[in-house]
Amino acid sequence: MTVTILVVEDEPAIQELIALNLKREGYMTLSALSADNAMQLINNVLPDLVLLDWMLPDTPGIEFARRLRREERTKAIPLIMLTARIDENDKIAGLEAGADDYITKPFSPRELIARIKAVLRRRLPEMSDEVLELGGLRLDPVSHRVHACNDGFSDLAEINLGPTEFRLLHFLMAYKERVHTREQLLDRIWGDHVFIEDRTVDVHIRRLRKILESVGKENLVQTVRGTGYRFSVTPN
Amino acid sequence: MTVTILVVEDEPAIQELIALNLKREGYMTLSALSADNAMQLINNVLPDLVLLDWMLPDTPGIEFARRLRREERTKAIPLIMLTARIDENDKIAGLEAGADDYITKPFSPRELIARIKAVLRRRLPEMSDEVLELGGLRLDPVSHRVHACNDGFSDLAEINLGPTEFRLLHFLMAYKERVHTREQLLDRIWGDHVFIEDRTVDVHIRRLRKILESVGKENLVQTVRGTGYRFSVTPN
DNA sequence: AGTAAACGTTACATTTTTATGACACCCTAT
DNA sequence: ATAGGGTGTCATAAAAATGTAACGTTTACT
Repeated sequence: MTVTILVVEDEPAIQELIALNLKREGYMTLSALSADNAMQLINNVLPDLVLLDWMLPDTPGIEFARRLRREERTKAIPLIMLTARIDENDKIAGLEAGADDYITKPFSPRELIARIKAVLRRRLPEMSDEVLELGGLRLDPVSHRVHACNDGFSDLAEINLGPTEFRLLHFLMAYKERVHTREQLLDRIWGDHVFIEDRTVDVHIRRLRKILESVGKENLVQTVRGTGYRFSVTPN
Repeated sequence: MTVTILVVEDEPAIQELIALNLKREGYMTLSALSADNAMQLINNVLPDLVLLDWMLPDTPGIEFARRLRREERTKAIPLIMLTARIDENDKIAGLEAGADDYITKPFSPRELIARIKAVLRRRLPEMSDEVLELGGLRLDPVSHRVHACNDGFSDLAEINLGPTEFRLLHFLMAYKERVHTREQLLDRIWGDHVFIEDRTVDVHIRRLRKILESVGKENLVQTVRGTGYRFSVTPN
């Protein structure tokens, strides 16, 4: 899945450098040179993660972070702060303002990438490109493939899913053993504020189940009556 | 593919020594005794990698590194810094400026070569001159040739590819079993920020497939609907 | 048991995404 | 100049995926 990262950094050179390194890793990037700039951008495209320079010209980084956290639409976005100071107070203030992690400048590209991956793994598991193995299924986001390890070891049947079914399964597996309402699924799999019927989720669940049944994997996608759906390893 | 390495080093003796070692490994070398000198050279020939001395007479190495990173044409070039100091701060500053690696003097030719290869492998696997053998194909970047080893050993049919198809296949094979979006392919095969339609990728994929089919190699280049393309040995 | 709400299933029209062939342009070597 | 291969773009065909509505089943509760 393509992760979009917003970089809020006023120094063009560093901005470029960061963007370059992110692209090399396969992330999409959005660039903002100021907090205001960033806010405008966010109105159009909702990024999956924000890299925020602590020291910005107009608004201090922390102020921007607070604003992000205040609004419903943006308050769940993972946030990593970039700071030149090693001041313990700043670190605390940053984390208090809702930062998921922080990096002190100067930092190496490798460290940057490592921290981003760590935050994604924690906050947005469905975007972290990790292979998921659960309930006899093996989903690899990188090669975009799903296999069924039929109760043991021998045959690994390949499972062919359509784009939406793939994302759906990916999401459900990433957040296993949790119920998701149809609305939540629409929001997070289809995207922000799509105008789609709730019942459509049922249909895609059906399609997913059908394919899973065809390789003998039943009861993995479970209905929670009155609420929604859940991926679970225990039968029901 | 011949890798061209630019060596920016003011001391002629070391310059010579490095160039000699690189040549022995089969790299092409460009020499610059100063940053200005290097900039001029780069205007004519774009190197695939830059070896940069930290202490230069006119411009400090780090300044040159920043300049490299700032310009569109040069910002993706892998960069290795040579430094005499063992100061950790320098190391960090260098990495921040976009260096991929650094070597502290004095260093052995072997270490130098090893680091260059490591950086190339990481940054430009499709340039690392390694022969790739996958799915009954044998691609040799050095001789710029592709052969089809038809399911065994006997006949090695030579495959004739156009430049773009060759690079495309090379890239796909270098990153096998991974899905690539059309954008990623454009970025890494055509070059950063080229103004080319996404759909053009389809056409080149088509041309590549056509040629592969003609030697009985089908299903190696696979479509991942909704995402992009993938080179894979397993049928699909 | 009866009933309404929630969920499952199917069919289908539409939209979206890819595949493919044709074509014009641009180099390069003759 | 000119032939020829290589490229990018476009139009159109073909395939696949998607959202909805309609109808069948199950479930919870009276």
